[in-house]
Amino acid sequence: MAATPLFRRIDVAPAYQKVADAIEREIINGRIKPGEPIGTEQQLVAQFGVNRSTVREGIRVLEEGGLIRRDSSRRLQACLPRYNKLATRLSRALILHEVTFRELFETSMTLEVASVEGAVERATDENIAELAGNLERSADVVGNPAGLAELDAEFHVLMAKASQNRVLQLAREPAAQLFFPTTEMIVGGVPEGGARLVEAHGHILDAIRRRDKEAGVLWTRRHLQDWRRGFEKIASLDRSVEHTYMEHAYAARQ
Amino acid sequence: MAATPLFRRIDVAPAYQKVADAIEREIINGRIKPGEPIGTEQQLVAQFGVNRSTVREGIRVLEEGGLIRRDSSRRLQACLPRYNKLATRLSRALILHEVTFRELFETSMTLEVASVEGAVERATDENIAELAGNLERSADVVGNPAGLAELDAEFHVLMAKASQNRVLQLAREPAAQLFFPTTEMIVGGVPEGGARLVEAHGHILDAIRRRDKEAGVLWTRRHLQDWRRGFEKIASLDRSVEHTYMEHAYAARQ
DNA sequence: AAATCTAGCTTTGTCGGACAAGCCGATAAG
DNA sequence: CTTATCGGCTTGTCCGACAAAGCTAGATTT
Repeated sequence: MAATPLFRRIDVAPAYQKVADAIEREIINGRIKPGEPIGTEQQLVAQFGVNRSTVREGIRVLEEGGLIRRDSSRRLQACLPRYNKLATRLSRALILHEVTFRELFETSMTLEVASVEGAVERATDENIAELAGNLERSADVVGNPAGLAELDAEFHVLMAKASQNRVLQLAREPAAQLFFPTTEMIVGGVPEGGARLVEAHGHILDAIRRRDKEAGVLWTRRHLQDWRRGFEKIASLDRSVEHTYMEHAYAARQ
Repeated sequence: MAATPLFRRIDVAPAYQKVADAIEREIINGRIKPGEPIGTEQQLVAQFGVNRSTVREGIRVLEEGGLIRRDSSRRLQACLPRYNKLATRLSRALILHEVTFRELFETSMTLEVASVEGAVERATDENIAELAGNLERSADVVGNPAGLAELDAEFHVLMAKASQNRVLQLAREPAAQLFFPTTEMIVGGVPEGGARLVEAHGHILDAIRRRDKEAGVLWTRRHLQDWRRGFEKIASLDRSVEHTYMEHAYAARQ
């Protein structure tokens, strides 16, 4: 249709962006493997032929993207982006978009059920041991909402891990980071809330052990419905996740 | 337990990081609203009392995180992070973690089914019109794998949008960005593949129109199972998503 | 000879200053 | 009233410099 273009599209990107892109490309396509050094700033200056300030701006971009990090001696190296850090950025985005708890709940229900299904199918002995360890510790702090909330979040992370599906692990993380901090308020506000939570976890773990998918899904749903009922005693599901949430997201960031 | 600490923990973070954190905090907790200007670099230099190079490094961090952007005249302003951009980073991470197509497929199945359920429940007339428009265009290019693949990806984005659940929209995006680029290969490799795809979309849209959740889920599952069968003719599901994929992720980035 | 220490080199984080290019608003010209 | 020009401001980039912290290798001690 269109005539053969005489000129190639002119590439107008700031130099720091080009530096970042160049390094990124090498990492993504595998020419630089995670853990391998990138070189010193001085070397990059020499290779790219730009000023050190420019290189440093490019480096900051990649660092924030999780593609490179500085080791103990502050030298640059490629690395595998941690889900957790990226998920924090997403959680932040969700806050700014003022998503509602209903959206959060609905999506978490979907993803947690998927997690438990995967866990029932594929959990290893080690996964089960981790979950059992978590459950045991939970039983110890059943009267302590803050401690229990933390262990609840961990239980669900371990469940996602047991599903052996890393895409699922990643997908659930942003919602979970916003969802689970509420657990503390809810467990504290409902009598027998802590006991019900631990009981549900127990049934879920049991279902995973017996490879009983139906039971696993059933108890996971009940567990989340409990959360929902508890939440609705405090606030409307249609309330949006607010800025005050930020602190939780921040505490979890490091 | 611990004695009251005499000193507060000393905060040893590089200055550029502190600059980024300070601005980030103002945005996240809402004191600076999306669209509002941050100020010029010179002003930030004055406010923070650090060098412009330092400020600029901090700005790069936030820019990459999607929290601030530069308007037409390159002045800084806060903004709402675009899902799309963040999702690209996650897709990148998934590639580096060498996730398998099986993981991708399983998670996408979960999320697309959830999308269609939401869409059946809550799609507006406008959503339906958009989907119908997409379907019409799809019918026109049924013999063109590349064009059809693009419209397929769009169809699923529209479906997620129709679910009115932004958390779900966000959660499905990273997997989708890696999942749907394969459609082109698959549609091209299977006779009648294009026709089956358009047929499935038609049934899904019809189900959304009739608010028939069961049919919507059924046809979504079939649609994805078609993808799976097509993929397995070409390669094993246990193959990991490779670096060559990068190009697609890149093309979609801007 | 092995372990330790110390001095020097390297690298990063930060600073100050500089300049070209692009955008903006104001002013001058038609 | 529109157009053209002119400064001023801002950004992107560059240069050079320096303190602090890490690393290296030679010098010193046991």
